[in-house]
Amino acid sequence: MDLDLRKSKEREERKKAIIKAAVRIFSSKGFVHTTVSDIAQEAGFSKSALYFYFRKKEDIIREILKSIIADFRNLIGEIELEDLPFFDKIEKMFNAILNYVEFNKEIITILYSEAHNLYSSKEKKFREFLEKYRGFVLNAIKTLICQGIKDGDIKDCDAELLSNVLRGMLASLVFYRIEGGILSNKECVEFILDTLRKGMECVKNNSL
Amino acid sequence: MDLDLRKSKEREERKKAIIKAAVRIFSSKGFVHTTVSDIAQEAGFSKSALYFYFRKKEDIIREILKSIIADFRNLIGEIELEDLPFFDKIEKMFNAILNYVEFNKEIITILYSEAHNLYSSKEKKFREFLEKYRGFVLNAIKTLICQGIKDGDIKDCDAELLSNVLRGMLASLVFYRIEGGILSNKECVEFILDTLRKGMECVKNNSL
DNA sequence: GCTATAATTGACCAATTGGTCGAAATATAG
DNA sequence: CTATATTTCGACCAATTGGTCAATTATAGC
Repeated sequence: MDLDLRKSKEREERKKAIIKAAVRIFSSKGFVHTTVSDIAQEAGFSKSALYFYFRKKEDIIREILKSIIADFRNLIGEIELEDLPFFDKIEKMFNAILNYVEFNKEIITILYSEAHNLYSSKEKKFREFLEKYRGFVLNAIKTLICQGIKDGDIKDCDAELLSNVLRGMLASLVFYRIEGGILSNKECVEFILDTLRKGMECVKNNSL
Repeated sequence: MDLDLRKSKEREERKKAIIKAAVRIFSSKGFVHTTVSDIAQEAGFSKSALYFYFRKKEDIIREILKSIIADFRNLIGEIELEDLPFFDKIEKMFNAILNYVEFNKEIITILYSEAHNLYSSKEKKFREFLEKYRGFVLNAIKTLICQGIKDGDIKDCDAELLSNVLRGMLASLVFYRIEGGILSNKECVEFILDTLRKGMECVKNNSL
C-alpha cells in the first residue's frame, strides 16, 4: 500500500532526526556521558519514544559508526580500484577523507573519541565491531603500499611501518583540520606528500 | 621524629601501590568503566580504605596523568636545551618518548584513551588539566621547529602544520610499538626521520 | 462515530556506583 | 596494659540512568 510506504518513510525520517540529535550530543559529551534523555530532549521526544525507534542506547551509536564506516568504504573503495600510481592514489584518498572530515566534524569527533573506548560496552559484539572498524583505514593504506611496491612506484620498505606512518600523517591532518588550521586541505596534503615523495625518492609524474 | 617519617613513607608506598593497581585497571577498562571497588580489589583493599588515601575517584587518575606529564616534561625538557641541530633534537626526542612508551605501555594506553575524554568530568578544573596536557608534546615540537627555522636547520615552512605532522608521525610510532611491531624504535625513528630529512632537503650531519 | 494500529508519554523499576560514616581492628606510645 | 592515633572495613545512602510498561493520544479506514 501507498500508506505503509509513507509511514515507513516517516519513521525512517524520525529515526534520522534522532540520530542527528545523537551525533550532536555524542560529539560534545561523548557516548558514556550522554544519557538517553539527553538525546531525547535534543530530538524533541520523550525518552520512551526513543525506545520505540531503538532497542538500546548502544544501537544508536552503532548505527552512527556503521554509517561512518560505510562512508569511508565508499570514499576509499573507489580509489583503490583506479589505475593510478601510488602517490596519486594516496593523494586522492587523503583529499577525499579530509574533505569528508571538513563537513562532518561532529561525526569525526565521535569516531576519534569512541574508537579508543573499546570498553564502552560489555557486549562482545560491539567490541568486535569497533575492532573491525579500527583497522579499516590502516588496511586500505597498507594495501595501496603493497601494490605500490609491487608496481615499482615506491621502493621496497616495511609496509607495516609505512602504513602506520601514513595513517599517522593523515590523522595529523584530520586534527589540524578539526582544530581550525588555516591552510586548505589541498595545501596540507600537497606539503606532506611532496615531502614524502622527495624523501622516498619518487619522481612526481603528473597523471592527476 | 623518625617515626612520623617512616609512617608517611609507608603511606606513600600504599598510595603508590593503589596507583599501580589503578593503572592496570584503567588501561584495560578505561576510566569511566572502572569502579572504585575494582581498583580496591586489585590493590587488596576495601573500597573505603581507598577513600582514606584519595578523596575522589578522579584524584587517582589525575595523579596518574600528572606523573605522565612530569615524565614527559623531563624527557623533553632536557633535549630542548641541548645545542644540537633540529633533526638531531627531534631524533633524540622521538627515541626518548618511544623508549618510555616501550616500558610504560599501560600508562600510554590510559593517556591515549583518556586524553580524548575531555568530558569524563563535570569538573572544570579536570577538563582544563586535560586540555593543558593535550598540547604538551605538540608545543614542544613546535618550539623545536621554530628554533630550527630560525637556525636555518630547516627551510621555512608552516610551523603549525609541520608540528602537527611530526606529532602524527610520532603517534604512529607509538601505536606501532604498542601493537607489537617488529622493528626496533631506533629503526623506526631512523626510517621516518631520514625520509623526512631528505624530503625537506636537509643534509644529515652526524653530530649525534 | 467506531475500531484498530501506530506513536508517544509519564511513572516506575532495578541495578550500579561514587561517596559517607561510625565502628572495629590494628599499631604505637607511655 | 591502657590510652591514643592510625588504618581498615562493612553497611548504608543518594543520585543517576538504562530500560519497561500500562495508559493515552493521534491517525486512518470503514
